This record gives sequence, structure tokens and C-alpha cells, in this order.
Amino acid sequence: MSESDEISSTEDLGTLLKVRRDKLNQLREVGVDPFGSRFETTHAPGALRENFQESMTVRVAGRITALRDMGKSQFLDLSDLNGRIQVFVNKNAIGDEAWQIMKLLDIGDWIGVAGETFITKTGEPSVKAAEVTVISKSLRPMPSKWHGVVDPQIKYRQRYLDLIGNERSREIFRKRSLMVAEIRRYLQERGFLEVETPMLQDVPGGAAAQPFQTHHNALGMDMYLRIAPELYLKRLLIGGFEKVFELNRSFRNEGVSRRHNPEFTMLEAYWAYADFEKMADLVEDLICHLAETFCGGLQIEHRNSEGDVTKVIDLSRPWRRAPYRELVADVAGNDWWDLDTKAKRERCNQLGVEISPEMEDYEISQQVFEKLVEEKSINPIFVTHVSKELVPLAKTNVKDGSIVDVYELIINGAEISPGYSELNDPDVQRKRLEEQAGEEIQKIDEDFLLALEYGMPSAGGIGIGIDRLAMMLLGAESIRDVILFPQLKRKE
RNA sequence: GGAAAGGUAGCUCAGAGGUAGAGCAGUUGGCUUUUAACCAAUUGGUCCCGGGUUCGAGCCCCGGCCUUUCCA
Repeated sequence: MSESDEISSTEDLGTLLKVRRDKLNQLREVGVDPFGSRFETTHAPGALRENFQESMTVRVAGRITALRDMGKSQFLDLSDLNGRIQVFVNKNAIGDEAWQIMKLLDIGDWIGVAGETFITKTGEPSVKAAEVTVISKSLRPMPSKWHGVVDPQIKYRQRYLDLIGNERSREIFRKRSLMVAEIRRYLQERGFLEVETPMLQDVPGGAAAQPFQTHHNALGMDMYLRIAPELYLKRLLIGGFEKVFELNRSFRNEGVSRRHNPEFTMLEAYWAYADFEKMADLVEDLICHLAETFCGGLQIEHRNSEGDVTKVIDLSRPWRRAPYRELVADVAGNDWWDLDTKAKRERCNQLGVEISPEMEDYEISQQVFEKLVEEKSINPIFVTHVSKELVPLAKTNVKDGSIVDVYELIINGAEISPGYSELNDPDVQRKRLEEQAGEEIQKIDEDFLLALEYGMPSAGGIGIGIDRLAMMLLGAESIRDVILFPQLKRKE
């Protein structure tokens, strides 16, 4: 492979890039491949420091994240995702040729080190290098060594720099990954099968949201990215998959905010013969299990950038369960549900809840709920039995036909998880979807309604917003801090 | 879509109409147990972009781009 020495993007950074390019060329001149390949390791930097023993012969690889040059010896920090190990390099020990190579290394370069472990006189676990292998030369300067990257644009557009520079970000994404793995394990252990259903859908269903539209050329048809996997997972219930789940990416073509990314990760699970209350038990147990495993307990502390605790979420069980109407009445007056639409509007003015003129009666109540209940609920609460209009895919309550057998789990002022007793009557389902479709101009998924006519077992279903769950458990204030590559506007 | 705040060296940030600044990073020299290494010297700028006001604009005005927060 031949490589060009002329890289146009080196012009703008001037000297800093030129210096590193010069070192790159010097490495080649002394016969060192600046972009090496395989390097066998015996230990990883973080793990080695964690389980340190003296006088071991080790081979470690990692990125140089600090370099303290003492003249005829150097200390450098070799880092991986989980931590760092100090490497001590002595001119006499490695010889003149290798020492010359050491002088061509920078913070940011990847190297492999073979040597023996020892503890310095200041007590730092270290590796005394006998041999150093260049694994990859870094041609651009690293972020500030103790501020890391602060600029949100760089943080999100060049996440790798954020990960290199910010311990906190590494921690969030490492834990998020482990949490998702644990969710899988938890469900599989309880007999749930993980499945994959279409992201490209003919009729986007399972939620009320604007879809992204696309087009299939060969089939000559417009298609949509899914807004939820729900209707396909229910088809699997019909097919006899009694416990299923999908950890899915879904897409909603709506606003972008602190709590919304156009693509987001969701868990959906369905459990035949269960109902929404059994699903609430499951979700409560799962989230507490995650908190105990990854957050050291059920008291979740959120901290600001100075490290002061700004919020404590108490996940102690049992979590409160209360009907929607009771919660709204608590904040809007015991007579709320007896008021007509006009009186509700006046009450909203008194309460300082902004509503728009075109809102229907149930939407006004929903607005009160969102502003005065949801946003103010930090500790978990299962809000049960919401108005029928809000949830067209759940069973109507037997005693009160205006509400449905569902919960909405609120934690940290945001909806984390909905759970339903799933509607399995095909005729009622058709009617409810038609009522909703009338308002939102949505297509009815006829294929789903056909499937329902073959018989869907009674079932409980849940969704869990994984991004919001991660925010809550890991103390992130923005969804962008728990999504590796959040959506941003194109630059220029 | 609307409102507010922000965009200055590679990074983090000062700069309140009068010569463009600091710390870190980089470079050079010194130093063989340092860890935000230290000591000395030093390089580095399209002040987001485009107009305007002014003798003079990083700063004031107008328009645009991007980011953040709040609202819809």
C-alpha cells in the first residue's frame, strides 16, 4: 500500500500536525512501522493495575494518555477503557535505539510494552519496559488532559475524543452496555425469547408518532421505519411465542430535545396470560435488579459537574401505584373529573398549565398530568388506568369503560415504561384503531387485525425506554449523554 | 417553528470600542522514581460566516450557520 504524504487537512492545524507527521516519518526512517499490527498481550492496563502483583512478566497494550519525560527515563500512562497502568522506561534498560524511538512518541499513540511489574518508591504499580512496540501513531493532538472535551459539539460529533478524555463518559457507555446485556440475561433466564422483527414496515403502528418515510426500489413501494415493534411482537403471541422480547431501535420523526433522539432504543416484552399488574411487578424487579447490580443500591444519586449531589432517586420497593384520575385530582382539585371542558380550561389558567385551544377534553387532563404530576415525580410511580383515548392497544377496564388496564411508569420526571393488559378482541381493536386513525390520519394495519382474528392469548406487554432508563440510573441529564452518536444537525 | 444563552490558539477559558491573552498541549534546553512531574525559554489566531456603524469592532447593529436550554 502506498500512502500519500500530502494530506490536505493537515494545513489548518499547522505546526501541531506537522510535528507529528515529522515524527511519523522519522519512525519509518529508523525502520519502525508506525501502524503496527498484531501484538500479543497478557494483561490489559486497567485490569493489571487492579490485580497487581510485583515481578510478573507482562505484555500490555494501550494508548499513551500521559507522558512524564525525566531526561534519561520516562513515565507514561498506558490506558484502556477500564483504567491505566504506569510504564517506566529507562534509557539504559532498553538501549539507545529503542530510546530514540521513545522520543518520537506522543500522548495519543498506541503502544505495546513487554516488561516486568514493580512498584515505584511512591507506591505506584508500574511496568518496567524491556521492549516497546509502536502499534499506532496518532497524528492529531489529544483533548485537554484534565478537562477532557467540554464543548458539546465535539463531545457528540467526535465521541471518540470524549471517550478518550472523559472518564465519566467511558463509565456511562461501559455501564450502559453491561446493563443491556444484563436485561437480556434477566429475561432469557425467565423464559423470554429474544426475536427480531421488521424495522422497515408497510404500515407504521404500535404508537402514535410521525414515522420516517423511505422507499423500496425493487418492490416499488413506500415504506416506513418502525415507530415501535409492538404489532409484530403480538403476531408472535398469536403464533405461539408465549414470552417474547425485542431490544429494538425505533424511529420517530419528531422534535429533538434533552429527552428525545430521533432513533432510540426500547425494550418491548410480551407475556401470555399475564396482565399489566404482573408486568409492573416484572419491571419493578428488573429495574431494581439493575440498580443493585450497577449503581450499588436503590438510592440513585445524580451529581452536577462539580460532583455535588443534585438529586436522589429512591427506588425502594414497593413502588407506589395509583390511578391516573386520582393523581390528576390530587393536583387539579377533587372536582376535576366533574368539570366540563370549559371549566377545565379555566382551572388550567389558575394552575398555570398552558393549553392550546384545539385540545380535546382528555388532552387537557393529559396536559395537567404531564406538567403537574409527571414532571414532578422523581421517585417511581406506576400511574394506572389512564383514559381510553390515550392508549388504543390496551384492554378496557371491566368496571369502567372509559379507562384502560395499563400503567405508565414515571421515574425522574419522565415516562420510563408503559405496560398494558393487551387488547386481544379483534373487533374492539379495529374500532379503537379506527377512532384513533380518524384523528391522526394513520393507516390501519389490516394484516395485524387479520392476525388477531386467529386468536391472540391474553397477555401483558411492556415497553422500557432504554435511553431514559440509562439516564435515570447513570445520572445523565441529556439523552445525548447516553447515546454514543446522537443526532445533530449537519454542519454546513 | 418561537425565545434566551453561547461560538476567541489543538483543548479549557479570560478579554465590558483602542497593540489578541492565560493554563494545558506543542517546540527547544535541563533533569534516571515521576504521576495535573518540575525548571527555563519559545511557537501558535479567518476572534463561526457575511454585511453595516465607527477614525478604530473579538466587543455595537443587521442577516446567516452551528450548539445548548426552555417553549410549541
